[in-house]
Amino acid sequence: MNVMPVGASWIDRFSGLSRLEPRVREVLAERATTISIREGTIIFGQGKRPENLLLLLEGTVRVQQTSDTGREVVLYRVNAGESCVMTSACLLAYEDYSAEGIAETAVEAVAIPRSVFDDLISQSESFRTFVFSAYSRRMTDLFHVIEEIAFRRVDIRLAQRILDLAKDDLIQATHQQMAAELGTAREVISRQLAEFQRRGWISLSRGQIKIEARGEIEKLARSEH
Amino acid sequence: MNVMPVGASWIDRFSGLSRLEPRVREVLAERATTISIREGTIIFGQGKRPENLLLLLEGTVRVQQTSDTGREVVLYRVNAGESCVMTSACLLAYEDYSAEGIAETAVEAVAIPRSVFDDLISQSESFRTFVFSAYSRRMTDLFHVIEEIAFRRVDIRLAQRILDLAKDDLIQATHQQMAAELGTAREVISRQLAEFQRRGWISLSRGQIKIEARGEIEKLARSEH
DNA sequence: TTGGCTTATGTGACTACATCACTGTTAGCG
DNA sequence: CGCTAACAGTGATGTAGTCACATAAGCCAA
Repeated sequence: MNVMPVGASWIDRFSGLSRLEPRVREVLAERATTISIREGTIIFGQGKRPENLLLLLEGTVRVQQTSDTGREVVLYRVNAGESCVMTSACLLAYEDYSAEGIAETAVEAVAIPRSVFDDLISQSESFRTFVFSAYSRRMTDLFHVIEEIAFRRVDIRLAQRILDLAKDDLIQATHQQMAAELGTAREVISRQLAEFQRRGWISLSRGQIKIEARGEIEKLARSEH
Repeated sequence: MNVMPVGASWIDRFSGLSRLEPRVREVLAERATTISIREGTIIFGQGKRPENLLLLLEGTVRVQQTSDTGREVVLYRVNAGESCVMTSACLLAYEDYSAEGIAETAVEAVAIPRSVFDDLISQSESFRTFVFSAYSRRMTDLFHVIEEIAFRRVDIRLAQRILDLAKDDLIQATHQQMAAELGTAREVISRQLAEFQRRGWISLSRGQIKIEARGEIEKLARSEH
């Protein structure tokens, strides 16, 4: 993780921080550093405690859970402009939890060390709001995950996820990875994708999914039940 | 909600607050009030924002999610000695979320108004730790819920829940309510309970479940897969 | 006490999803 | 070029969720 000092400008990339007190901005600009994280790096999880709160400038972090039986579910993603509050939870953690955060792409982030985090929390009302809002948001994300897994059909969820993950109508992912996105089994995904392909909505090849009829997929994704 | 002033003694009931700075203890003792909440009261949810952070002295709060299709899942319970951080998330909330908190029994709680909460967070390191630990703990709870719903069999989860909920080997709950505990359908629970009864593990009557062979239920609850 | 109402529970038939145990296929590499 | 992983397809079977009802149990009021 390559470390270098940082100017103040990045603060403006976080909507929640824009109203930060000038005094506090200075502290942040001075004491935080930007770091680069390589794709695939495990940021937290498996007892690996981070020493910093991360604010993402570039890239995405995938937060997922691996059960003891080896199955995985993707919980949410942290995108540029958002903070990775799970790491801040770690900073003061109640206990080890089973989730892990992985740099899904190369990541540029501002790292706020624990001591600075603590100072900011105590000194800045708007920083507090920023942090608590981030928590609140992640909790909401988890509620959605629970609702989806418990109550929604996998074909609908798969359609949604295909739309979410596609870049230029293309997804680079194995069926196994798609299964982890939804917390289901690989075979289930293989069969669903085969059905989508049969309908002409997508075309499949090893390790990738290409959207052929976005409209149809959107129609399914929007459908209720 | 009956309101009255409170002495300092309740602070000792919260392990996370025991090391609170004396100065902060005073603030808390002075500015917080205890409230009584009747069984069944909706504490937060459905746009109902609480104005206070609650620390439970007595009773339990059930936090659950109701999907738009009317199905429910119990997410976790807040017990005496714990804080209801969802309400504090509300205090500074990012957005409305779909979860709601219900007083499952009569509840006695210390209510910390938003302004006091803010002061405490900014002034007390140990109060911060208390709050963030509570958040962290709830997140962990949600991870468990996700893991269970996604990967564990319902018979095993039902066995666990029966043991959790039983008081003197008795549960007062309808099959519908048990289904909500696990986020599944009423029929599924009816059939599973019928099977447990057939095996002589429980006996059923309208609105209640009586444990007859705790050992057997524990054996199932502990089993892996 | 007897209907009549509401809520709770039982049940069969069917669909969806998960699991198991495989087979076949493709890409990469020595 | 042939081997080896990793990836993908598939049938059989078990578990869970859905739908459409039938029954039953408690409760109140006539």
